[in-house]
This record gives sequence, structure tokens and C-alpha cells, in this order.
Amino acid sequence: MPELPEVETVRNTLAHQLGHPTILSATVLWDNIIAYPDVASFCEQIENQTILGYERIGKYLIFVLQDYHLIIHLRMEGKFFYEPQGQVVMDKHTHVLFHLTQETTLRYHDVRKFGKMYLYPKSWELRKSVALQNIGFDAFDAQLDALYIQTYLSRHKRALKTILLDQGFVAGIGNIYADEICFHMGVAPTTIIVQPSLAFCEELKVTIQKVLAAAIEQGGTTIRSYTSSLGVHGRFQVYLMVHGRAKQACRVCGTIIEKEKVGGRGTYSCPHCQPK
DNA sequence: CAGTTCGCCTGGGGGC
DNA sequence: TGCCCCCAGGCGAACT
Repeated sequence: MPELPEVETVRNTLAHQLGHPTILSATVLWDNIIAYPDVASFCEQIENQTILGYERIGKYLIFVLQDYHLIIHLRMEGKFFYEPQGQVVMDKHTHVLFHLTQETTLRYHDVRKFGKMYLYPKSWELRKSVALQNIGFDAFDAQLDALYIQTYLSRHKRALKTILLDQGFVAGIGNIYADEICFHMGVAPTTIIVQPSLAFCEELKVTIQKVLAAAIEQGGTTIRSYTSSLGVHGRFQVYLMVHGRAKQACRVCGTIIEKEKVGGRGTYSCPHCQPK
């Protein structure tokens, strides 16, 4: 499940492998992937657009085209493959093809079909778009500071893990890294933080960035999928302290890792290292 | 405002 | 071996 570190890895890889080709045409095989505009307009408008760059906000990947922003959310299992024309693997999970110059194809593959693509004119302010209007600061945004976190936590009295998963708070954290951040904070995921100190909020900011940066360093986390985007296999799963480790010993204290539901999501924690 | 449920999807695992 | 059922999960929408 691509979260900020995985999307950042995809962005880096796209920049290195694709460079700046022109999209000659697009083929859409599953209409629901295209969130905006309608499929016909999407295909028509994207024709002959050169890719100028690759950006990212939270879990959103952004292709900067000449006249448009192509915004993509990979959701659970979205992946890209870059192949020479004639060697394109057409399986039943391939939903969008971008036919590029240099006789190459960028193929979008998504088993669950949850991914979304949006194509907006560049004249529209990116942050006000339907795709991005409800998300908060990117986890590495300089504007994310202790005061902002303190204000948000004070206004939203919810479990720490639920807050971390709230993209309106900070954009980019998903289920894996929310568990890891709670562990590194030494706080149980269900804890409701009442009147947090600025020092605590600063520590939370540093921990969020430290965990995500370490994951980016390792190319992200690859679990439950054997093939990953653009041939990149993440290595951070080796460093996971709690996520996916139910009934195993905590790497710090040896206590058995527990699994529970928090906010409807599978949540892992060490009852000793993360007291309630 | 916050919490819950549903819909979108499919593969995989458990139970029989 | 095969079939049915449930689960996983990001996120928006609808509802309590």
C-alpha cells in the first residue's frame, strides 16, 4: 500500500527512468480510474503533452505536463511499469496505457482498481483542486511545526493513530507508518492526547519525519506484493518494529506484539514500550 | 463534530 | 480439489 515513502520512491524512479517524454496518446481500459474529467476528455487533452517533471504532495503523485497537472493516487495497489513498445505486458489488471515517444509505454496496473487519476489545467490552483483541497501539509512541509500540531491535537480529541491517518492533519501517513510512528513515540495508538506540550508536538513532528525519511532511504516498504512499481523493491519492511508483527517478540523488549482495531484498521503495538 | 457504515474492488486464506 | 465467505484497506459520502 503506497504511502508517502513509496510514492516518493516511485517519483524518483519515474524521473530517472522516463525523463521527459511526450505522451502521444492514452488508452483507458477501466473508466473508474479516471476521476476527472470524463474519459474522452482525459484522453483528448493529454495527447501530445510533454512531461516536464514529477512532483508529490502527501500520497499524491503529480506529473507536471505542459498545460496540465496529471494527479495520481495509487491507493492500495496502483503500480507503474515502463516498457518498450511491443513488450507491453497486457494482463487483466492493466487499466491505463500512456503511449510515449521513444517507442515506450507507461502502463498503470492496479489489482483493486482503487487508484484515481485527475487531469487539471495548470491554470487551476493545484491546492484548490478537488483532489487536494482537503489535505493538510505534506509531512515534510516546512510549515508543519509544533504550534500547528498543538492546535490540531487540541481541537481534535481522537486517538493518536486516527490523527496520524487523517490526511487533513498531515498528508502522507498510512496504516504502516502510523503504527511505526506510535511505536517510536512510545505511545499506545489508542491514546487521546490531552493538552499536548509544545515539546511533545515537536517530538511528534521529528518522529514523523524521521520514520518517513528512513523508509525513503530504503526505497519504501514492500509487503504482500512480489512485484513492485517500476521494478523497485523496498527494503524498509526489515526495519518495521510493530506493523504486521502480531504474536512476534518486540525488537526492543521482547514483549509479544498485539493486534487490535483502531478506527476500523488493523493496528499493531507493543504493550510494554507503548503504555496506555 | 466525531464515530460508524457503506461502496468501490479482488486475491487470498479459512472453513468445510 | 473446490466452493463459499470474509477480510484487507484509502477515502469519500451518507448517516447516526
